[in-house]
Amino acid sequence: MAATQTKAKDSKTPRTERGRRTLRKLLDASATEFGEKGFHEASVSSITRRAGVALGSFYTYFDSKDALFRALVADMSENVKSSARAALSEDMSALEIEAAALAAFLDFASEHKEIYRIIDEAEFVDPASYRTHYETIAERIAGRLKGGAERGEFRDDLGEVEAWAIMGMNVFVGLRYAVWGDGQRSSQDIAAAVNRLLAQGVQRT
Amino acid sequence: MAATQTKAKDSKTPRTERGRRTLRKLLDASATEFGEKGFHEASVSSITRRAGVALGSFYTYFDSKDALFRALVADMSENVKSSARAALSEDMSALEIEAAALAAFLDFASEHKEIYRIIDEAEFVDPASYRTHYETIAERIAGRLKGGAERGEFRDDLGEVEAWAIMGMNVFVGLRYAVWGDGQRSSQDIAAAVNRLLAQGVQRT
DNA sequence: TTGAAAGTTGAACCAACTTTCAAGTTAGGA
DNA sequence: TCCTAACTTGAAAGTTGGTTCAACTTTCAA
Repeated sequence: MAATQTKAKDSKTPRTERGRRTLRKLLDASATEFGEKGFHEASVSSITRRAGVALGSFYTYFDSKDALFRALVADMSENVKSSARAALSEDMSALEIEAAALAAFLDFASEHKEIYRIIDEAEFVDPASYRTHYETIAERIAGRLKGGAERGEFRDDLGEVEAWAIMGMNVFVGLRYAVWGDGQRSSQDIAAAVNRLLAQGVQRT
Repeated sequence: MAATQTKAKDSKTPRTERGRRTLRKLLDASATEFGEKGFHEASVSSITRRAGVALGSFYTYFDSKDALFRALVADMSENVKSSARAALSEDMSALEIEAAALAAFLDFASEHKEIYRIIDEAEFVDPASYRTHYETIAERIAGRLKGGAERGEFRDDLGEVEAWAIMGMNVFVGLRYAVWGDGQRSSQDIAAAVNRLLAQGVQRT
């Protein structure tokens, strides 16, 4: 859970090792706190308590509760994307790539159930990041669809609509099975079912 | 936008025509307010101002800001479902039913863009309703899939996973095109693209 | 070793809201 | 017409929690 460099190289960036440790503690504590309570129920004092740091120290690192939240959204958003990317490899078929991306996302979401609440709440706290988050992912999916088409594996009329549809499938399946849990079914299992849907559709063949 | 009867037939239920009018004004004003600002930024005093009612009157009808929000979620949730139901008819094929359900949802979402922010915020304000909302819809979709299978139109191994996937497609496509807008593409247009995905999948045939 | 910059601390300030309440007005059945 | 329950009103009480600040401690380069 690395701190993302915010644009400003400002006075808030820690200059010593101790400072970097404190910043990290605050970020980690806030991810948990926001995940558990949501932005508004979360309180700065509870975050600093969790981090084992004095209330006032918070403002050494962040201008406001909002600023912290924004940093966290950027951080999580980046983590989701890179974890998906890491799961893909060149020698997979277009369809296998989709299955692997979903399975990776499901695993990530199981490990970081806070992700949903944090991203979802960004809709209210930081709408621009929320929008950017999903638009970026949709573009990435659209790119993969295009790639699949070029390799002759996918239909070549797949575009933005299909990308958003696929993203929606993944997000909701993640919510249901990775976050809310199920107990039994594995990520592979779920990803395979969704992949079959993607490959063949619903019709009896 | 009818007020849903909350379980309690309590002292809050208006007894006169004037009372019913005021309650309605509050519900409508709050839908707009919550849609614009989200739960926490919305204020009771702003809602009553919008409704043209004194601040204190609010508490004649609702025990709290939370209670109002819960009533609203129940109301919207019901409206989404019934608007989808209304668009379906017996003589459609299973695939046509899915297309019609999505088109109806897209139209509804275009008319009531607040729906997303209100339902999404329920995740934080009233988690139980949030969950119930989506579980109910997923069950309905699962039922349609089962029906389609029985009529020999759909594969007969479609279940909960596929229902959640389809719901996710619909929700995300709705967010992108009905709420955020696009300009050009009609609901039919979008619904048709998604329906093709559902029917055939992504593979080149 | 030393002193200036970096970091820490928590009490207190303050603004923003929700909720209460006591006094007044309106509706509508008898 | 009259009377009471229903409804309305807005000032003020009460709460919550973000943010500030001045005093203090630690770090580290010279």
